[in-house]
Amino acid sequence: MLSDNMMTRPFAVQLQSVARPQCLADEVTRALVSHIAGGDWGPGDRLPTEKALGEQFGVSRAVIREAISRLKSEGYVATHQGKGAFVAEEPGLAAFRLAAAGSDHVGNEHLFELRALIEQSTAELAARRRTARDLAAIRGALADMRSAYAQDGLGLEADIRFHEAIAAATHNPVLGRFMQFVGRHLRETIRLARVSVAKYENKLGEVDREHAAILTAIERRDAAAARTAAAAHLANGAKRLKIRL
Amino acid sequence: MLSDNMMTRPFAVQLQSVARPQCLADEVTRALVSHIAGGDWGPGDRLPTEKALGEQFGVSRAVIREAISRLKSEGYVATHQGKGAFVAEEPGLAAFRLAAAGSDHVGNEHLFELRALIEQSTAELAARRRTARDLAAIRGALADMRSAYAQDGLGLEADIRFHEAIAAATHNPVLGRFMQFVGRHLRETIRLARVSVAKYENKLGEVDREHAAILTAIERRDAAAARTAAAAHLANGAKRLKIRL
DNA sequence: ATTCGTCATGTTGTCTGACAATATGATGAC
DNA sequence: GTCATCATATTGTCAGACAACATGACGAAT
Repeated sequence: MLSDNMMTRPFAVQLQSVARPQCLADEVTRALVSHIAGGDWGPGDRLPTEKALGEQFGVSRAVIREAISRLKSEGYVATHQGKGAFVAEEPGLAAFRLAAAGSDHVGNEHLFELRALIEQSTAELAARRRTARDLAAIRGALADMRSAYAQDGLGLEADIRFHEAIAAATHNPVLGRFMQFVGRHLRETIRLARVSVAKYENKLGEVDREHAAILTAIERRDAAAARTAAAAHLANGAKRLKIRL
Repeated sequence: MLSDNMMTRPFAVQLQSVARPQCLADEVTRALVSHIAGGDWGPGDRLPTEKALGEQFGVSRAVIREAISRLKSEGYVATHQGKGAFVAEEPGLAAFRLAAAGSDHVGNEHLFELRALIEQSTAELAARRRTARDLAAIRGALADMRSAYAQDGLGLEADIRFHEAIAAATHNPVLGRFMQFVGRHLRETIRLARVSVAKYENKLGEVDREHAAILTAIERRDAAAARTAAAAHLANGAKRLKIRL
C-alpha cells in the first residue's frame, strides 16, 4: 500500500479515481491500522520511530504524528516520551465502528438486524423500569408524530425521538447511547422507507398502530408484550424497507 | 475549560491531580469535543481557524492540527482546504465509545446488562443459523475450557472464544464485532469473577453446565431454549460477579 | 452592463528545522 | 561493585515557510 508513485513527494497528481484522499494523514492512518489489525505488529510491539515512518511513507514527521495521534485516541497504540509508540494490549478497543477496520461499508440488513435485536430488549426493559416521566416523553413523541402525519409530514424526527425515549426509559445510559448510535446510522434508510410508505402505500396508519402497541405494553409494564410488539414493529419495518432478515 | 493558568505556555506545571495529561493534543481534543457535544458549535458551524485556536489555547498550530485530525476521524468535523473546519451534521457518529463524551467511566452493571441483552439475542440467532462448522468451533472452545479446568486453569481465553464463536454463528458480522467489543471491555471483570468462583466457591461445574445448556440448545436449533439458557447464564454470571441488575 | 481573467487575501495541508522532556545505555569516579 | 554523569535516541512542542485551494475585489474585454 501507499506505493511510491503516489507518495514520492508533495506532487502527487493521481487523477484516476473518484476517491481522492486529499489528506496524507488519512492514508498513513489506514496503513498503520491495517498493519496492526492485520497482525504485522502485535500487542506490545514497538512501532518504528516517527522519523523512520516518515521516510518509509515519504511524508514529514508532522503527518506521521497526526496519524499516530488518531491511533492513540482509538486505542490502537500508546506512546511514551523518550521510549516510542507501542501497540496496545487490545488494539482498537477504545471505539467501536460499524465498518470493520479493513472494509468500508456494512450491509444495511446486518445493521437493521442489530437494531431490531436491541430494540426488542430495550422495549422489554423499558416496560419494567419506565417512570411516569419516561411515559410522558414517549407519549409526547408519539403525539408529535401524529401531528406530523396530520400535517402531511413524515414525522421522522418524532419517530426517532419515540425510540430514543424508550431507550432512555431503560435507565441504562450505555444502552440508550448505543441505540441512538445505531438508529442515527439507519436514519437515512428509515427516511427513504417512510417516504415510500407514506406516499405510495399509505401505510402510516399501520406504523402508528405498531407504535401504539409498544406504548401500551410499556404503560402496562408488560415486558413480554413490549418485546413482542417491538419485534412485530421491526419485522414489519424490514418488510416495508424490503430488507429480508 | 482549559483555563489560562494551565495552558498559558509550554510551561504548564499543573501538579495537582493524578491525571497528568502529558499531551496537549489530548486536552485540546477534549475541549473541542465538549464544545461540540455541548452545543456551543452546532452542525454546519465553522470552527475558528487553526491559528485562532492556537492563540486561544496557547499552543502551536501542530497541536491544534493533531486535535482536529482526531475530531475528523471520529466524525465530529470535516475540513476543506482553503475554507476551514466545519461541524458535521451528526457529530461523533463515526465511532461509538462506551464512556460518553463528557464522562470518563461507565458503570460495570450497565455494561454487563448490555452484554446480557445482546448475548441472549445472539444465542437465539445462532440457534437458527448455525452451520456444522459453527457448531464445531463452539464445541472446540467448550472442550478447551474443560481442558483448562482439568489443568487447574481458568479457561478465560477459551470462555471468550466460546462466546465469540456463538456470535460468529449468527453470520451477522456487525453483531459479532459488537459482541467482541463489549466482551473484551468486560474481560477484566470476568477474569476477577472467574478467579473467585474457581478458588473460593468451586462453582466451575455450575458455569460449565450453563455453557453446555447453551450449546445443546444451539445444536438442536431451539432458538427459544438458546435464549433462555443464555439469559440464565448471564443472570447467574451477574450473581457471581455480585452485580445486581 | 455583463462577463471573464487576474490578483490579493485567508485558510488548510505539508515540509523543515529546532529545542524541550524523557528514557536508556555507556563511561568513569569512588 | 555502586553511583553520578554524559551522550544518544525518541517523543512532545514550537516556529516559520511554502503549496494548494477558496473567495471576493478589481479591472479589462466584449
